[in-house]
Amino acid sequence: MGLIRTALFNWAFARHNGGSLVFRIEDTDASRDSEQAYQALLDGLRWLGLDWDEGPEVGGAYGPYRQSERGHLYADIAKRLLEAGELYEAYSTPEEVAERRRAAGQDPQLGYDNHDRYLTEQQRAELREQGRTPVLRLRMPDEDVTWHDLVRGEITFQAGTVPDPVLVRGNGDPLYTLTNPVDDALMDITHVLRGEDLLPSTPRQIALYRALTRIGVTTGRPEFGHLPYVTGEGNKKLSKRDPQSNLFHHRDRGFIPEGLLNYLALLGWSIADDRDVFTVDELVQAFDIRKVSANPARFDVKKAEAINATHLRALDVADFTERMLPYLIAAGVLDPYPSDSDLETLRAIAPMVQERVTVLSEAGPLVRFLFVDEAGFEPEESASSKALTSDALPLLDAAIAALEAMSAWRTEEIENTLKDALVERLGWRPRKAFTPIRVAVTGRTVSPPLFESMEILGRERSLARLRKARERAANAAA
RNA sequence: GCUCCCAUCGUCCAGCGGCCUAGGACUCCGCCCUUUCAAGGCGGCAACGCGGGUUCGAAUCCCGUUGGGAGCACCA
Repeated sequence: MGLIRTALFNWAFARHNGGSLVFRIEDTDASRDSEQAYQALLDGLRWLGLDWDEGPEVGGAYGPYRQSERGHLYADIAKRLLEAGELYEAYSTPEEVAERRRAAGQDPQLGYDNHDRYLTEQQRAELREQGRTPVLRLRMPDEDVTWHDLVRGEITFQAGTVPDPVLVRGNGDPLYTLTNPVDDALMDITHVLRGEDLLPSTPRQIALYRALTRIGVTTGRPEFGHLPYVTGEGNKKLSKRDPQSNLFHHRDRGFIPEGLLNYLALLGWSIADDRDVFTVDELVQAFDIRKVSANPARFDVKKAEAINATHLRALDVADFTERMLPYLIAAGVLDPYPSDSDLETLRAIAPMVQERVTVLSEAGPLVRFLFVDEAGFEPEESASSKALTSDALPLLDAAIAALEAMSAWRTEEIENTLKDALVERLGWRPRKAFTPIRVAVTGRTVSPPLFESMEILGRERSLARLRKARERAANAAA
């Protein structure tokens, strides 16, 4: 979810500023994992309706390049950096580094000690003769590294706290530490909005940009903005490389893109202090990266649903009906190819469903009673055991008699007839009187409005269900 | 351990020195409306982690502290 939100903010930023937009998941190994993560990201963005301008080949930005011309380009740039003294050959093994740290009474976790910076040509030759192949490390600057982060303001890493990073492996393979800034430079990336986990690697990237600038590969560097995490329950990071599992889980529950987008944007950003429902256009219109909060935000399903619900209600009914359809099919309420009459029924009930659901998957249980065939209809046990008792017998009798005598089967008449028969004549409180009727007709204690439901269900089916319920109540009495 | 980030109701956001006896939203709880459930309306519970400064005045600035998080590979 964090990845998706990062993508959303990138998108909103680019659209707001009229710039072009590139998403990258970076992986020099082009592993299956990264390919899947990348595909999942793109699929998610497509579903959300977020477009982008261009992107690297599927499979990560760097894997393919290594085997192609781009690989030579990295090698060439590395060579030039080496010749300029920005990089140096380092022969120390991790074991040797740790050993030196320990010998100096330091914590080995401090990492590389920049030891090979000071090797003489003579020493290097000797190490080479031992058959060692050097990695290439970047010489970090001796002064503090400071930048103005788009979301966090000024951030400073003290000189000497970031060890010289490896940019090229012993076997000549370029590492992410090299390829990322080089690609940004070559793609003319102006703004980098990414997760805060990349924050600690920013100083060395900035150092590299400076070196690249000095050797004339690029001028300047992008602006950085490090977005906070989205957490789940507890305070742990939510879904690292797998946006799909979460995003599509929410989609399957019946979030609509408008709702999820709105909620996600709200996580760490607000459009105004008195409003939290807005459209995607409004988001783009108002988006300001500098107003994004630096605190980690917890994904609150309840609030997400509430936002989704208001977007659901804002849909026009035809649109809502169409979007609800796949969920009803998935729930087995409707056939994959519903009949015209079923569709007509659905259109009739849709407005009442629309203001009752927070996610689309809730629609199924609400409308199921309209689509089951009569023989298969059976009220839910939990509802009927409470409502269809012997007490309900006189009520059901009166209702059936009154409804049978009715001429026009319309909501208003049904309401008047039942009120007259049950409330006026039998003296039941409305609240009590209509529960058994509701359970008899819809099978549940919670349903769309009763009289409308009965009209849509039709006279015969409604009466048949009431008679069936009466039987049950009679049995309960016996 | 080292470095860096973060710190306002349970949650998200507002607040960028006086408008704050801290505002909105979600959740929760009442009440109204009501044939159920919703929706809608009204109301309520609930927070500036702590300690020092700076200032006439601090939620807002500074320092410290505590707490949380992340990163520390010849991964990305």
